[in-house]
Amino acid sequence: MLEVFKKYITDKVSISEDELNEILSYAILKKLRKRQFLLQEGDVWRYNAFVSSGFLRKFSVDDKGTEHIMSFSPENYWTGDRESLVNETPSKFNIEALENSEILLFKKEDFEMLCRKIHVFNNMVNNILHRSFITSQSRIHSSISLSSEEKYNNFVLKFPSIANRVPQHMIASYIGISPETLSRIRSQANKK
Amino acid sequence: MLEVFKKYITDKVSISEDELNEILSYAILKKLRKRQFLLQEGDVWRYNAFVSSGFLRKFSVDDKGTEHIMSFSPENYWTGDRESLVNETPSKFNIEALENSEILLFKKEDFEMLCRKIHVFNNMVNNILHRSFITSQSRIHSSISLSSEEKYNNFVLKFPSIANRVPQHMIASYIGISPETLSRIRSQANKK
DNA sequence: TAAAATCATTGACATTTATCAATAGTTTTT
DNA sequence: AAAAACTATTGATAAATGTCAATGATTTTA
Repeated sequence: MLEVFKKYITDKVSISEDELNEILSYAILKKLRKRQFLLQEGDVWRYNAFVSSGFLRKFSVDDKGTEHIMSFSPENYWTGDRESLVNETPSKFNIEALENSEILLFKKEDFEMLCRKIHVFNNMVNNILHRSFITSQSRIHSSISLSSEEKYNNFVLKFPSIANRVPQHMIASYIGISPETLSRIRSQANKK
Repeated sequence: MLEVFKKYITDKVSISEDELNEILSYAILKKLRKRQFLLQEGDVWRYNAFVSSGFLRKFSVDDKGTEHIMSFSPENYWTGDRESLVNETPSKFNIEALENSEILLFKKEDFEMLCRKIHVFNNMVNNILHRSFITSQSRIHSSISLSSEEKYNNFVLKFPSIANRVPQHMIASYIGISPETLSRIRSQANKK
């Protein structure tokens, strides 16, 4: 739905109707059913992707077949693989719809052109990047300084709506512990 | 040294002499001797800081007194606490000179003004932010998917010059393991 | 509606890691 | 030059976490 994206932008910056429509004119609408992949490991990622509805996850799979979840992307969030996008190298990650989803894709070149051309759009994009960076720093700090139990509590505190939306083992994967350990942490905490 | 910063910028973007001098005119030179602090936990961080010489680390201290190193910043890198800067909240972190260092400080307002005014400077800054984000994503991926040994090998591989410049226990702190464990990992690896 | 898949839990056990303490080598400070 | 501080290592032990397997509940699929 283009309306969702329109609202997303106008909530963040003041922009003319013309500019807004120009941006929208480059959006490629993609519908994904649950379990479908937006990106597969080994492919080069060439877009900026806005989730207008649904829910996605980005994850890698290691030698042992264990999945490691890098991010969850609900509606009104972006997803993609910036490393692959910038370097044009094969991605290490998969992006999969956990629910039926609607995505707006912007080709790299189109997106960059829009950033150059529409100043407020560029500002918005950089602001988002800025906030994403701060968020990722916080995740790093958690990962090196907290116990597993603290990581879990922190996750639920910071992302309650995501915690309610995904199976427990995916939270475990996101914070970097085994599903069994998370299960035990929770049952321990309940006893208190 | 302003020359270092000049070279840093001109290596990255083409910029007029006038614009370059305007940027430089806002730089506040700060010299730090080894062990001196650029930022102390609890203070609000209000700058963008460019390291023109020397070497800094950013770290937190937890309840038990254990330090957790968020970043190392050698010459030609930036440091600071973006979360504190953006939200104007007390920082959780300390920034300390590990060697005698020279820092260029730009007040938040000046830096933002320069970004608005000098287009190529803004582009450069956003590029750096972009790369920093990609780097931090990579660190997150390591933290959730690699074993301690792999984290260490990965660190040395990616940051050989830093690995040679800091005591081993600081690498342990950066990757989120105890110094004893890192020592044992290394001695195990030597046996092979 | 029956079968299959997914999910969370639990037990048993192995492995990894942290903690505490002691030591010795090195570097820094006085 | 001596003292102090820092650093890396090692041993002993405890704690945390992972792995494998089984179970039952729930959800999804056919």
